[in-house]
Amino acid sequence: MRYSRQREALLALLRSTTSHPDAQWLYSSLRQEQPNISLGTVYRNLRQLTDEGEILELCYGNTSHFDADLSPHYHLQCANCKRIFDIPAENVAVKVKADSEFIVDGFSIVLNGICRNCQNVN
Amino acid sequence: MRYSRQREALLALLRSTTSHPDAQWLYSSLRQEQPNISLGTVYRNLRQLTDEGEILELCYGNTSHFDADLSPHYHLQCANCKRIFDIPAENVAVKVKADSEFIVDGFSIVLNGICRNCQNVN
DNA sequence: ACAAATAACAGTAATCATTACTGTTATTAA
DNA sequence: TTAATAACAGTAATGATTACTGTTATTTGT
Repeated sequence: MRYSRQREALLALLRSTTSHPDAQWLYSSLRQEQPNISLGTVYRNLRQLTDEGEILELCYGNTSHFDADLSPHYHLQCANCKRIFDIPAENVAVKVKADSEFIVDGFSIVLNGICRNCQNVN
Repeated sequence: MRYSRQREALLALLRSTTSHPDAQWLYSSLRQEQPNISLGTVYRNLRQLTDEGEILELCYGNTSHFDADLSPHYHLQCANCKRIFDIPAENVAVKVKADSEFIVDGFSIVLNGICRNCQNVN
């Protein structure tokens, strides 16, 4: 992967926020510094950085959001404003409920891996 | 919510499978019985049934998938074939790893609820 | 430094999932 | 049975994402 000014700016921007932005937000924000940057470039670099494991892609509400925080943590999404909040891995669920910062009414777990069938195929 | 033949067929179809289909799959499948059913009808009813809590919407890979199984369970998604498998709530993670049905290399948790800010607004 | 090879780019067109709209049909309650 | 209207089929519109094309910038070898 060659160096590019655009990817550098994108990664720096994503590392500077905890708001889990989507491609459009990143694009709009980057244009203020680099007025010619293209939306396709944002998408391409988000894909590359995700593939390289430098950032994480979160699929909430039918659009992808991105997170440069690679430390072990999970996410809380507000049912009303749809914003995504971080919680460190060690105090999931119970503590969150207890301190009433966030009224939790449900959660979902997705485990990622390779199913038995695909273990043989590859 | 009035009765409709289309919604009844949709719900029956979704209850008959464990494959977590998306709107297109459901639409194609329903057309074999009801050749005039519309894709918009499928989407509208999926939304209504989700809102009523009769089915669950799963957002994996930028398209929505649906699940009529309301019992407590989580999901495993294969990184290769992208299929989604069920696991009952009581044997998440550790047991799944142990029996090697599925090689788990990561997982994500999303907690749903209302953030502190929105607790006051509403 | 220089130049050839090519990854990455900007700009735009195309695709795909989902939603909105419009005139018609079917369910329901009086 | 009928009036009110929820739900429908069919189609157009939207929004996120990807693909394409000709140009620019990074890199590697000289």
